[in-house]
Amino acid sequence: MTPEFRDAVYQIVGAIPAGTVASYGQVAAMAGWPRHARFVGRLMSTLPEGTALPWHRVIRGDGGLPLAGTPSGELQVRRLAEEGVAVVGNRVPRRCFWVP
DNA sequence: ACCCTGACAGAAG
DNA sequence: TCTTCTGCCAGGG
Repeated sequence: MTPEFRDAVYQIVGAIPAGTVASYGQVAAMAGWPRHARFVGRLMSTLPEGTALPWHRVIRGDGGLPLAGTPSGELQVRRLAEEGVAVVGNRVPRRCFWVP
């Protein structure tokens, strides 16, 4: 876990366009740390509450929402919906994934 | 050093 | 599709 990695992740997450989502693995790979999806997850989990980062656009590779059932999960679904990302059956369709 | 944990991922049945 | 099973790899106890 290096500061470089952290910064890279923050930058990438901040670059995810509204209306699309990216997976943890995708972000990790783009940050130059393949196979470190879990680290991205850890970073997301340690973000301050009022953060400006669009963390809600980072989800699981299979489209599943990791925070389902929790208050944060509700917020995530609400925000995604506002951006036009359909969440059906607690899941986001593949076509909504960010394609750099 | 050993074991368990985790906002994960991909393959297999 | 959905469920289960493995692999992943740095942190912390």
